[in-house]
Amino acid sequence: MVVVKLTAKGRATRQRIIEGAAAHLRGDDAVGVTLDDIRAITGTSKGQIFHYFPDGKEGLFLAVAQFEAGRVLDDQQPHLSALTSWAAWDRWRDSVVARYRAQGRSCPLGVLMGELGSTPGAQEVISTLLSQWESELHRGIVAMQDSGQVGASVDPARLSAALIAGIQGGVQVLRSTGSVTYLEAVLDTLLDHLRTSGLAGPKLRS
Amino acid sequence: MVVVKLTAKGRATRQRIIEGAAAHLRGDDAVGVTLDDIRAITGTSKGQIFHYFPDGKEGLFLAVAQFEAGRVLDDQQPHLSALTSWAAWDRWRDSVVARYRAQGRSCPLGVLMGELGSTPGAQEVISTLLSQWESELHRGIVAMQDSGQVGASVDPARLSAALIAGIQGGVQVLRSTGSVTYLEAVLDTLLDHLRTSGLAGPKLRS
DNA sequence: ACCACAGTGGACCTGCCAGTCCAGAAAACT
DNA sequence: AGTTTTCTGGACTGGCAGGTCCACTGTGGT
Repeated sequence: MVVVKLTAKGRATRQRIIEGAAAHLRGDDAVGVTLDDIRAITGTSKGQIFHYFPDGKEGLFLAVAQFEAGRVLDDQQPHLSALTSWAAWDRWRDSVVARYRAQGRSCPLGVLMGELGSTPGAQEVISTLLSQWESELHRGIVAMQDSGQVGASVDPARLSAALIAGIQGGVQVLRSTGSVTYLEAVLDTLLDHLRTSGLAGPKLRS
Repeated sequence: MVVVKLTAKGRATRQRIIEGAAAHLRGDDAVGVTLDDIRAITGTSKGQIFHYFPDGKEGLFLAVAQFEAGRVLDDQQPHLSALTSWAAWDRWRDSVVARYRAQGRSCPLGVLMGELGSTPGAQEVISTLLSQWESELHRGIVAMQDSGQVGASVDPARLSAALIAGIQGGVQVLRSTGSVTYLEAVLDTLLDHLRTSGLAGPKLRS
């Protein structure tokens, strides 16, 4: 990560490039974006792009990925950080579904991952996002247990991991099939599990 | 889909190209594969590639995607088509986890999707795979209900959809983080739900 | 034997796209 | 004001990769 000296104007331009690229990534013809596309969209020049992102395409895309990763969690606020009641969980669930329903088949981070391929930094951005996300859910589950609304037999780590995987999969299926029902199905089933598990009597076993 | 006349030798070569490409896709440096890579790996020439795949890269990759999609379901047999006991479900679960644990971070179909981008055919291959997969699981759940091992209150459509989403997500998280625990968590949680839901007494509601 | 057509090899072409370079405008600092 | 640094524009390059072409070699049919 090379540090570049920036004035206020410079910072603004840099941000314009990132957000312009991100906006384009949200569009339909996002696969195979070129630096020239971004240059045209953001009204900049090659010189500027390489001035602000000395590592070129990879550096720029990484910055965009970080920007988008931030949005993912922001879009779930304020629900995500206050999962202390069933109503809150429902609102959170709805906000997730609404966000991805609106996003539809296009998935900025997905495209970015495809574009960045196997660069080390890209996977790190996703890993960080997922682990933050998971820990918020984990905290929510524990809070519900503390207040007695969820039974102690629920494993918060396992369920939060399951939720993360479920959401990721729901979104990916949405990308392939255009249907949000998978995302809803997995979320509702897991939340149903959270509601019922550990409260009923001894489980029946086969 | 242009039909090309093929002799036995021709068919063998065509297949060699597909399987060679598929093998390479399973490797680590699979992102950004070029036709020259495939040419080198399979010991063929540009002429042959375009002879057997007149639509070029896209046609070839589509054929590889179909080939790989077939493997996905095959690898789960014979368990997938006989989900009539808890033992069978467990074996299926284990085969899925084992398959993706072995696959690790590399995911041929994932790379293919990134490479093919937004071509209509690619999404169709995935859609078809997912819907076949889902209908097998659906059948399995219904079978368990018919034999009284699963309660009638379980919605087979919703749970099979949830399983599909969960697996997809588990695999994707595996690609990003290298950890299979997410896949295991979501599978186990959903199967746990299948086991317990609808057998216990009336659910407690908040 | 022949002929038509499938199979094979590889040289070649062409467009694209990341990345370079430099010159000039604008700002910041003294 | 002067100078140093940042900001901006755009022409240019170099290589890569998808795709074309054509000559040559097998192979199967009659």
